[in-house]
Amino acid sequence: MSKHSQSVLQILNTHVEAAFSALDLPVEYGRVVVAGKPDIAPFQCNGALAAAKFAKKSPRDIAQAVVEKLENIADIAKADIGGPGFINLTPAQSLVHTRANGLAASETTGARHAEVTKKIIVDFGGPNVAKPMHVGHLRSSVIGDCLQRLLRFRGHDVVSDIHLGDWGLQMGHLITELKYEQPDLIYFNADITEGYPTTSPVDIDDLARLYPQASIKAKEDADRMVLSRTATSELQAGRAGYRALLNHFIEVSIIALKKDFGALGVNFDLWKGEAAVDPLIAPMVAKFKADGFAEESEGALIIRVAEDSDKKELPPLILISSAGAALYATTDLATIQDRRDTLNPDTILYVVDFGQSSHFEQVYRAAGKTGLFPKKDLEHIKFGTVNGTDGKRFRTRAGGVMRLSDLLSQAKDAATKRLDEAGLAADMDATERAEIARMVGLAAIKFSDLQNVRTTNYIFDLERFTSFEGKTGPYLLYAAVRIKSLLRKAEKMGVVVGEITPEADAEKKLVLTLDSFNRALANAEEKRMPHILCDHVYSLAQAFSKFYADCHILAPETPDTVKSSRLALAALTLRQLELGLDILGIEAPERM
RNA sequence: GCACCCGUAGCUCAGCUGGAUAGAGCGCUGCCCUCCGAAGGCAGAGGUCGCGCGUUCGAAUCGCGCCGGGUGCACCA
Repeated sequence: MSKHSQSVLQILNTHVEAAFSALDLPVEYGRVVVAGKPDIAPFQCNGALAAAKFAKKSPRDIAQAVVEKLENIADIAKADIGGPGFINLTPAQSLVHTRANGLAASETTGARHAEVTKKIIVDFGGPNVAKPMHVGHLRSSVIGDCLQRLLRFRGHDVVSDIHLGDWGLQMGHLITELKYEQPDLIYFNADITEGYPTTSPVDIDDLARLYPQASIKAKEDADRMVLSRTATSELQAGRAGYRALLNHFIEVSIIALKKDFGALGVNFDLWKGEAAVDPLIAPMVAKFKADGFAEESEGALIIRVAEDSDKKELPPLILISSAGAALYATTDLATIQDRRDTLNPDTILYVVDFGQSSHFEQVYRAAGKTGLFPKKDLEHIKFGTVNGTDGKRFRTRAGGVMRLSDLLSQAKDAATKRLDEAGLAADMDATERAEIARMVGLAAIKFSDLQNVRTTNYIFDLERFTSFEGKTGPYLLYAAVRIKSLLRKAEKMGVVVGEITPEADAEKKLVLTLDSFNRALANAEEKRMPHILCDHVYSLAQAFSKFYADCHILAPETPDTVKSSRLALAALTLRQLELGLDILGIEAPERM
């Protein structure tokens, strides 16, 4: 990597490591980090404290020696010692200056590809065919979408798959419940095996009604459950009428889901489901048996996945139920095989709530044990449950489940209200206003979800979703739109961008914030944590707001070269802001 | 019962491969639009980092034990 494309932190890091090395201290002690106390200096190195024991010297003596080594380095304006031996580092003005213009010259505002790029599948652990999308689907959609965007941006070859839930007991529920309502449909006549209608006998609302009906009945009535189980097995065995129904169910579901995901701005490369791997199941199971991995137990066919090191023995993975049906884990294994053979990925990510941790542990162990796929390359990207304001989990059967589409329209309404209150978008026609309200509402929802640490539970609070002040999506859009407005004004005034010469404190801080973009991206990728990117984008907007308040850009008293410099800084900020938002899956309007 | 996750300001949350006076946002108090968009900026009040013990020069961060909450624990997905 050329010095030109290195961040200020990397350059300081190189110097400090060299200083440690020159003093015969291990280079890892020379690591430079963003300072915890930015009032003193933007960067610091804590290695002198850690190296004290190693070198059998006092931390301050080591820090003093390091600081002396750094004295004549042009990139460092100041290196001094604080507290018990912290080395505080202030980069040279020239370094910040050079880096600012380097960032401005960069297509990606300083972001780089990952050092090693891979082929990665992102599995969204998709919604079930039987159920409409509700708030519970928000997280996997929004987090999964952010990850696919982030990984692509980092140079990986990503294939996203919705992985529809279209194969288990739920299909048996739907079939039997439909039969109960409309017994005369041709699909239920076992003597007929072809010539089914091309149009579906049900729509998505029917499915949304039939499934809970059947599910409730089956829970209370064992005989009713047997009907669903039997239908499931018959479907899987290939009963033609049921297969035809399945295809209808999938078709109407996909149409509805495409609408919901379209509204969310989430796209998938593949719309495959569990049903798609049905033909692979029998041979796969046969092979597991032949290889001695699968065994009979209590009437079911299982793979034992317990390990000696387990603190708590993990139950076996059930491949084929005692009723003869393939289960969730079975289709997941078959899907891994399918992906391995058709896409040959390095890694598969499963964006699914943490409640299914042990299921995935079972599947991953089975995949590793049977030689299907290396366990270490299967990652469960778990996220917390969606809770109500009472802290209890949002449950389907609790009643009053909010549909995703309702949530989106409520967010849009709230955004419209806010636009009115703030007197924004007053001069626009109804169409443009509606479009802006849509973007603002969506930004509010997505950002409030993504900014949480993925793995913790999530409190679903509509008030919070639609609050547009502080650390929110709309604040970020506001920051972006304000810059766009500024650029338009500058163009009218004939001010053009020029070399960036950061002078004011707010300008330097903005440059250093811009410079941390690549670190945030790399860190977010490594941890698969979107909130790290959220934090960066928010810090950027904050740093810009401060700069905007402190440094007048187009004011008459601002000298022309300063105007051009600040305008360039604003333009650079906008590019990075929009890039960051885009990776989060958030779209900014031109004005609002 | 066992396993995993969580417990940080009134509220919602960052920080957790140990490092200085623990940070944001909301809410609260007070300032700032004759100055590029105030959904903004500035300042302030507000914290035994669940509790205890231990490791360490140094612990919100690591270890152990409690307490409190969530989730899961063989044929649903």
